[in-house]
This record gives sequence, C-alpha cells and structure tokens, in this order.
Amino acid sequence: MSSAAKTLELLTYFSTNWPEIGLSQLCKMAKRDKATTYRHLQALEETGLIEQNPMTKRYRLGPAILQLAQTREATVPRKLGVQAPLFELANATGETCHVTVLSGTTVYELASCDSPKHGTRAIIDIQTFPLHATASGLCTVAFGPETLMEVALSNLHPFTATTATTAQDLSATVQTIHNTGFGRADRSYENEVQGLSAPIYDQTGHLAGAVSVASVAARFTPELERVIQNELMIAARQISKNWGGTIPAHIEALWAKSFTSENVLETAS
Amino acid sequence: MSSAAKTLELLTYFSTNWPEIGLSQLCKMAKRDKATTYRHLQALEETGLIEQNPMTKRYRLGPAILQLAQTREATVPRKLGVQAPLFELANATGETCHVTVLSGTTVYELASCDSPKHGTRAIIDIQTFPLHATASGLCTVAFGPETLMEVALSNLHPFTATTATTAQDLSATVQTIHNTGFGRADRSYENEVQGLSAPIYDQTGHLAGAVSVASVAARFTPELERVIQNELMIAARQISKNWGGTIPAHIEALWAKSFTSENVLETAS
DNA sequence: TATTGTCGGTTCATATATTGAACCATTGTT
DNA sequence: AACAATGGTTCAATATATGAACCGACAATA
Repeated sequence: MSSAAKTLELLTYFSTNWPEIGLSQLCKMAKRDKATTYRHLQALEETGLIEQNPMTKRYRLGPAILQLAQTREATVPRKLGVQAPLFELANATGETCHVTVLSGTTVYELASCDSPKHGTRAIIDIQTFPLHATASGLCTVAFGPETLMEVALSNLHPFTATTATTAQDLSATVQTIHNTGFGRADRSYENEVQGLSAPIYDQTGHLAGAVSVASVAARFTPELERVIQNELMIAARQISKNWGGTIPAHIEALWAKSFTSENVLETAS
Repeated sequence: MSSAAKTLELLTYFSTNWPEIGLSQLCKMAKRDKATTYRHLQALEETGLIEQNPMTKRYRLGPAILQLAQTREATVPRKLGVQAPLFELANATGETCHVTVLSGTTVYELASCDSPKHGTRAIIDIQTFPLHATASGLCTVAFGPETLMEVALSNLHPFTATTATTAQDLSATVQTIHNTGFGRADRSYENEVQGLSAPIYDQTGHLAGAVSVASVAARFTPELERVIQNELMIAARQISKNWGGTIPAHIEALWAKSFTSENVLETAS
C-alpha cells in the first residue's frame, strides 16, 4: 500500500457520526503508528482536506473538500439529477431509498431519502456498499464491468445467515439478477432488511450506478415487491435520463418480461 | 515534500474551467514524472477522490468528494450560514462578493455571489486567495494568527503595480487594516479591481474567514466605499452569528470609529 | 503534591517504499 | 509506413517513510 493511499484512507474515518477525531484515536482506528499518522494528517492539512479544530486539537474534514465538491458537481452533475426521482421513489414505496454510484470497483452512496410513511425504517448508514450483500452492490456486479465479480469474490464477508459466502452462491444470485433485471438482497446485509434495486446508466453507455429500496423485511410482500419494482423502473429511467443515458434495450426487455410473465393480472398501482 | 502531499496536490489542478485532465497533460502542469503521476492518480482513484472517464481516459474528480463534502457540511455548516447574507451583500452593493475561510495558513474561497446590477463585473476565479494582494487575504493576515505574516512575506508575488512587494509595504497595508477594521486591496490583485473586506469569526473566538466585495475600480467612489463598508459590517456580523461566533468588541469599536470620525454627516444608505 | 495516564507532537537510525529514464502498446495523423 | 501523440509498465538507484522511544502539557487520582 502506497504512502499516499494510506494517507487518503484516513479520510474515510470521518463521518457524520464521528466528525472529529484526535490523533491517538485515529491511530487506533487505522492501526497505524502515531508518528506516521501525524505526518499523514499534516499532508492532508496542508492541502486543506482536513483541518484541526483549534479548541479540541482534534481533526475534522476541511474546507478544500467543499471546493472540490463544487467542481465535481459542476462537471458531473450527478446529485442534481437524483433528488427528485429519489424523493418520488421514497414516497411511492414508503421505504428508504438509495442511489449508489460505481467508481472503479467501489460502490459509493450518492444520496438517500427516507419515507415518513412508517414508524420503523430501514436505516443504512455506510459510505460504501458491499458488492456481494446489498441489492445495489449485486445489481452493480450483475450489470457492471466483469472484473467486479472477482472483486466481489475477494471479500465475501458473511453479514447475515443469507449472505452469499461462496462463489456458487454469489454467481447464482447474480444470475437471477441477470434474468430479472432487478437487484435483490434477501436479508443478506442486515437481518431485517429486504433490498431491491435497478441499474442506472449514463452517457458512456456503461452502468453508472444503481437505485435501491431498502424495505423492512417484516412487511415485505409480493404485492409490495411489485410496487417497488415498478417504481424502481420509473426512477432508474428518470435518473439515467438526467445523467445523459438510457436504460439499455436488453434491461428494458427483462423488466417487460418480468412484468408480463409473473403477475399478469394487475399492473401494480 | 512528502509523497502524500504531492499526490494531494494533483487535486488542485482540477477546476470548473479544466474539469478533465489526461495523464500527460497533468504531468506537464505539475512538472512531474509520468510514472510517478500515474501511481499518484491510481492512489487517488482507489479512494474515489478522482475517477477516470471511461470514454476519454482522462481523469476527473470522483464521487467520494461528494461524500466527504456532505460530512464536512454536516459537521461544520459553513456554507449554509453564508448564502443569505452573501446574496444580500451582492444585491445591496451591486458588486461581486466572496466569502473566504482560513484553514491552516491558506485562505480558501468558500462561496461567491455576483450581482446582476452592472454589465461589467469583477470576476475572480481562484480557489485560494493570495494573502498579500487581496482584500480577503490582507484582512486575514491583519486579524488572523500572527504566523500568517511570515507566510505572506514568503510569497510577495507582484500581481500589479500596487501589489505590496516589500515587508514595509505589506506591514503598512496591514497596519491600516488594523486601524480601520476593513481589509482593502487597491488594484493590488487585478488592475481594475478594488477590494474591500471584513473579518468573520466563529465559535472558537478566532478569525474564521473574511467576506469581501470586489468592485470595478472605474466606478469606485468614496460614497460607494461607505455603502460597501456598511454592508460588509452587516454581512460579517450575520455570518459570524451563523457560524456561532461574534465580531470581537475591538473590531466593532474600529468600525464605529471609522463611521463617526470620517464621514459624520450621513449614515450611508 | 506526587503519581499515573493520556494527549499532541518530535527525533533519528533503519530500511522500505518512491522515483524516473527508458520502455511498450495503442491510437490517430501525415 | 513512418511519426507523434496518448496511457501505461519496468527495474535499479536512492530518496523517502517508518516507528520505538522520547518530550512537555494537561487532567484525573490518591
């Protein structure tokens, strides 16, 4: 691992839950030497990516981050095209929704939206989504670049009893997604969460991310699944459009088939 | 210079004007070796701070930036407290306004706001503000930590004929600011731009940044200066309040004195 | 007030990770 | 077909990162 990578990795320890971290604390978290970590922090501080709270002496993310974010969003306006469809999706399904983006071989959360409908909600607070255990991750593996499968296989951490932990499990799960056009995670990341997802595309024509609904497993029914799938299609199409892309014909075909072959009788509300 | 610092420095080459940069191009800009730069870019890509446009093979800022920005703003909600006062300031003065923040020994732009009032506007598009040549920078030197003076002295780049290029010049300029409570840059960064600024404070009680108005020098009059100073005080107080701080009494005293001793006859509109 | 633990920060000999000239493969141009 | 770009890779030389031990400051404990 390069020194630069180690330095950058420190940034991932800052979150809304833990926004300020002292030197010693960060050393424990990152399992690094104090002197090394200190120098790394200084490099980050020089460029403004972090700053030291003058009162507590602890470190927190710095102002340069905002600069960069402005540039990023001005260049590749992802978030802008996500807000409205995601809000719609949360309202229509009554569940917590996420949009993730694929960058390299990592699935990042871009935005999320809670629905006020239910008292209990599925709350996921992670910054990167495991490829093999979440609906978004699985969907990305299924429709993203092939190399992702290897990456997924290299870390089959068993989150729950139903997490795919063997190459066979995983490839079977992904195969199902290939056949239906929807990502699905049956309590495979958290015990009480049922995930469904759909792929998103941008102007490159490649998969750019995924939109997902995290449903509380206890109230998950075939009817709700229909509703969610329907809303996911709408959201995925809209976000793809906003990102300058379209859902490829073969995915649309899968969705159409999925809706005619299984529950023909009614189109979900 | 540490390898990590070199890596991070690459991020500064991305801007809204130049959002995508190829490997060779970046090497020229940063005056670095290709192999080195490539490895640095890979480290940045691993953490999602940049990503490679799969079409053009060029690099651009990545999605992780947005993550971090969310966390930063959730932790230290700077931007939120700036928008409204800055908009007011731009409207009231009819000029382009900026808010800068001090982090370490660097003055970063946080937000800016154009006024639609005039056809010609002062447009400043930089990400960091020179300490010795801009109203924001000078204001920060005057009221920020003392070490800033040394940093300012270490780079007295002559932008225009009136830029302070000697220790004497600079310390005289800063002394004036100490006496008036307003930062001032008389065409010292760009020939046609007259800058005025006021300091901003946060909950630490230390200077946190500055708010500034960049006026087109051709239409700069004593009356306009009065108006701008008045609006700057309002904006600086409001932003400081939003950031959990207040303008220190000694600054308020300077402002009061400035308004009673010089132009007693009228309080600027 | 002495003791102990923890904090942020620093030092320096050791050794490990970084470096860059030269190289390759691909693509588009003349 | 030769040329000049591009992005990407190799390997010996060496500049750079590393971490155990250290320091001074602070807070809690006794």
